[in-house]
Amino acid sequence: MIEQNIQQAVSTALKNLYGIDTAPETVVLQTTKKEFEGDYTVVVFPYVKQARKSPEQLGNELGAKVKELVDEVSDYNVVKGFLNLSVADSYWLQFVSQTVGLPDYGLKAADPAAKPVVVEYSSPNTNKPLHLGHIRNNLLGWSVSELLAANGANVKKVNLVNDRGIHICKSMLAWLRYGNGETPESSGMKGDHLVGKYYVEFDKHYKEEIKTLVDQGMEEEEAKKQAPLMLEAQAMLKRWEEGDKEVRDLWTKMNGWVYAGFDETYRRLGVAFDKIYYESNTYLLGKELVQKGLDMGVLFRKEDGSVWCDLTGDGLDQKLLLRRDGTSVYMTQDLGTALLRHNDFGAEQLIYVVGNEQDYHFKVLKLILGKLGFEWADKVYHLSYGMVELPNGKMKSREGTVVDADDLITEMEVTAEEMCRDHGKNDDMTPEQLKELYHILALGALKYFILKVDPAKNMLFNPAESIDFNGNTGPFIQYTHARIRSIVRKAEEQGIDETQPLAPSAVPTLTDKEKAVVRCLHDMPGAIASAADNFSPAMVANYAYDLAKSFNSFYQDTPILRETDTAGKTFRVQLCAVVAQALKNTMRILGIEVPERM
RNA sequence: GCUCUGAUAGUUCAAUGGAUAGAAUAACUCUCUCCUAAAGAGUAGAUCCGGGUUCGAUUCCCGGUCGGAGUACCA
Repeated sequence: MIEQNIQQAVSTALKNLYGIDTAPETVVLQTTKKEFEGDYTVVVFPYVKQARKSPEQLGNELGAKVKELVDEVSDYNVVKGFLNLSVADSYWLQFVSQTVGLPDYGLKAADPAAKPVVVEYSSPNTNKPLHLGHIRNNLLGWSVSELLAANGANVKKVNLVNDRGIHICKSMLAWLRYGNGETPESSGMKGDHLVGKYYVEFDKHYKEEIKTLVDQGMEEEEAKKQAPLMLEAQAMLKRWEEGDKEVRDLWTKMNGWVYAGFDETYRRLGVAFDKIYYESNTYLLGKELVQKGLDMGVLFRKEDGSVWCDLTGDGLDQKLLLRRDGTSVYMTQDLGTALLRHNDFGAEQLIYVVGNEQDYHFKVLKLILGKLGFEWADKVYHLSYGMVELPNGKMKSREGTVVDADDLITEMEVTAEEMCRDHGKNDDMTPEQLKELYHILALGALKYFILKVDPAKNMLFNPAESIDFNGNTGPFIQYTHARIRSIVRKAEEQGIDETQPLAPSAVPTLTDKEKAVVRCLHDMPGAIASAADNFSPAMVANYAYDLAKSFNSFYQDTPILRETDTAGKTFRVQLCAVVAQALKNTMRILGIEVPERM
């Protein structure tokens, strides 16, 4: 790679000219800003003192040496302490010629023999349908998995379904009480929505009971515990744990409805899993680890019998691992499932895509795994993402401000259809093709909107303004791709074979716009690698946008098929083909499809 | 209270310690007889406040101000 060659040359030059020792990778190299002449820029300030030269002088001496050492560097100039290096056109031309026709440009092949990287995401509760927050989780999980795979990792996607517990019993109980045997079939309601309706129903009646008790003079805290519905739900949970057939049958039936509903939503979102874990199978795990921890002396038992981990030495609190009745808590289970997953896959790394409200939980989880002696504890990575906020704050199911996932997708599809109708460019497509196109565009807009934001940050979603299709959006990139493909198709009809390499000498000098596009293309592998290092699909989205923007600017004022010089024309078609492929590959990492036309 | 986290144009988002802080959107202009105008070009607009480290700070450190999250023998 040319970047490394330049860094190496700078390092060598520093050594030869001034006796300064620097590792090549520490040389600060950036792409040259467009207002200056050059392609790559070396920042020379760090060496000024040791070299005892002025920044200008140092830059000029380094520039001359680098030009001598690196064939591709054709020229240089120095502005203040910045050494700008120009790369010969022949290098860029050759790069395009060699890249055209490579379907996997920018992506590394995944190694199926490598130890897997296990990514857990989605992890829904089976008592209510998915909402916008889950959408962010699912899109991030899928996309990060694709991103790591694009960097050569052997990725396994897993989902741990939270299918048991008091919250599940609440829906079950409410359905028994108020449901009159309603089913997805009888009501025409999607299964997860139906169950969610009874979860809300429970809450409504529960609140009424609390109010009654408080009116009778009971303290509110006490009323919450004593409300008959709550007591009954707890009794149901106990029967569930005892394996009571009636409760288990109902549980199986209602969870089945929910799974059917989730499958539908996952399908529309385009996400999937290699393995699905169910908490009903894993909730007892972790207890033997607690015993091991006790034996090792890293955990301790209090007088009441509860078991704790003392993390005060790590600047944290004491953490409960077993209740005094011997039952496990969330952390206990997570210790168990981490070990299970590590063993199931022989995993190299465990990644958890979970919201940032769990930051503390995962900090503790890692610490305890380490204390238990698992050397892979530091391979546990919490991909913590921010909340999706509404203009007036958080989503609250009780206040009816939840943005439902299915509704949102449908809404996006309707908007996509309206946009297409307005443009009227697809009147010759069949209804099936149109439906497919609307879906692709709708999901493109939604996914890009979510994924272009740095995962760590909270983001805002305004339901009153529909997600945009213009500007820095998914459809903008999809449109750019469709336009390029149209050109390439026409070029092929004209008999141009863009896959034939060109002799660099046959092509005229690159225009500024051409070079801007080529440079951006050339950056793709680095951009993907750095996005993967940061677990950030947002960096991929930003890269794709830059590329599309740069291409559009080129497209606007450069003739391609109208170009009269044959070699120049072929080169431009090659450039188009490579950009289309690059856009397709980056969008695929985001889980976004790009249409051939729109 | 304690812990963590954030604050950049009117708004939504960018910026491995580097050059004049980038986009999009909203506002105001211009470009379809031309490879898809879902586009391109232009005008105007921002680093919360105060210190410090540095040749250089939106970025790192300290202190404020204002948000958000966590602080359950819930998950």
